[in-house]
Amino acid sequence: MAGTSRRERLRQETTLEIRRTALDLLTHGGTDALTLRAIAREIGLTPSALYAYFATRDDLLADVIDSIYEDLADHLDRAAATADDGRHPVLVHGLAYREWALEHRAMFALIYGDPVPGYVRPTDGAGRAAEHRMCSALMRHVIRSPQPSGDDQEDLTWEFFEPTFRQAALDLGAHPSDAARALRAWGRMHGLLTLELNGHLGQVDDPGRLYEDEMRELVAALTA
Amino acid sequence: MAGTSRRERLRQETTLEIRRTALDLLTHGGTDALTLRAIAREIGLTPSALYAYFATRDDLLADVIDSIYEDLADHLDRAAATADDGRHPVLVHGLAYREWALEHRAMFALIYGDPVPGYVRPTDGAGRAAEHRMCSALMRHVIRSPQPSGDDQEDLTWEFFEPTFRQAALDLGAHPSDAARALRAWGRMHGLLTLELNGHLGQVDDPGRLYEDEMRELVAALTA
DNA sequence: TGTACATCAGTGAACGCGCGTTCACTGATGTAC
DNA sequence: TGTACATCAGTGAACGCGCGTTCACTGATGTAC
Repeated sequence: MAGTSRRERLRQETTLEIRRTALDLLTHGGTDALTLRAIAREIGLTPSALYAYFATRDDLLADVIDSIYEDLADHLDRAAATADDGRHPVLVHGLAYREWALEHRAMFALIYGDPVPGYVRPTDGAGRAAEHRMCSALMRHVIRSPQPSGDDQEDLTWEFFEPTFRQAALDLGAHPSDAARALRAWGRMHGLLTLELNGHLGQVDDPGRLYEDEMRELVAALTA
Repeated sequence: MAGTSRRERLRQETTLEIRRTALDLLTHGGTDALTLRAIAREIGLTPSALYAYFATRDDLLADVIDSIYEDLADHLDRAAATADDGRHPVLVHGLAYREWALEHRAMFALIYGDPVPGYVRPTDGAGRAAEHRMCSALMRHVIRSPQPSGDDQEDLTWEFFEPTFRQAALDLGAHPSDAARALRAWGRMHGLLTLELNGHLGQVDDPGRLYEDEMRELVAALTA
């Protein structure tokens, strides 16, 4: 069985070790510490050795970024599956989002912070799939809520949305305003969180309290 | 009059030119283009010449960052002063915030994006003052709105807030929940905006529409 | 089972690059008498 | 008004640094007969 030759197994293990080391450097030293040479140094390899596994620095970066998206999406899925208390799924999602970000600051910054110069986000791949998963989950939670009457988005049509996203929303049985509400809910989570992460909420003793209040108001609006 | 000797005048002019050039490089090449050597190159000076004006790269950066904060705060003030139609000041503030960010992407990223490695935000100075101005403005707009009843932040006390911010809020005659609401409103603006700026709202045709709907819902909640 | 060849992970030296910062210096501008 | 000295913006060469990437190579592992 050529599929699991000793060489291939070693190759997979080393590839994994590279990724693991990259994530480790990122976590402990920030984006700037994430360099080919540092990874090689950490593993005990020559910098040039890495070129047997990745054609270029950006290819390695793409792999790392994909794995980060997947980790976050997995975390959110797990949170949703675990929460069997009465908390609204959007609240659960929001709290899990912040929780993961605080525990993986550098990773969060890498995927949602300033774009890495020179790196172009691929339009497909594991990272995109994971992001799609998160968006869909949030949309599902938002559809479940009854639609508020007197909606100011009543003229929103499906034209407004990018085809792939549109299809995913349709598959979930969503209304255009559901799709918009999902994205806006995401924005609401994202805002306070990034302000906190980047040190702009020093006016407050406990940004978590602020965030939780915001999530509760969001849920209240969704279920009104 | 030693205060305006030829030397001093030239010195001020050159200092200004350095700042202007730095902002220009930032605008057209992103944070990575903002280097001592690039600035010197652009002005037509030797890199070492800049050390007559700034003791270190980070000192120069601090100057640039301060001027960016001031520019944003000025823009928001101007928007508030200009808007004499019936739009709610929070809506005006929110739209002006996004407008400025879109027109000054790199500058916005420098002050609100990932912290620059090695640069420590000073606890006072022009930048802090400008940021304080923006926060206070938003709080003023939020106080004016009648307080929603059934508030879920009723147990918020002033203890929750950092002393300087607390004093500013008190001077404005605010309630603790006003202060919290101001910060949360800021978060609501910030979230969708940074998602858009960093390319995470590709699902949607016109992120501006999404943003405006969000602002209108925010205003609706404030005036409910 | 043994031998000849192909594969390929990893080495080590070198490349060119741009960065922030230092240092001894020059020469024009400002100041004191 | 002229002369002697002080100030200080700016030069130019050099420093050490770490980066991504290349290239010819070695030597162990895998493959075919």
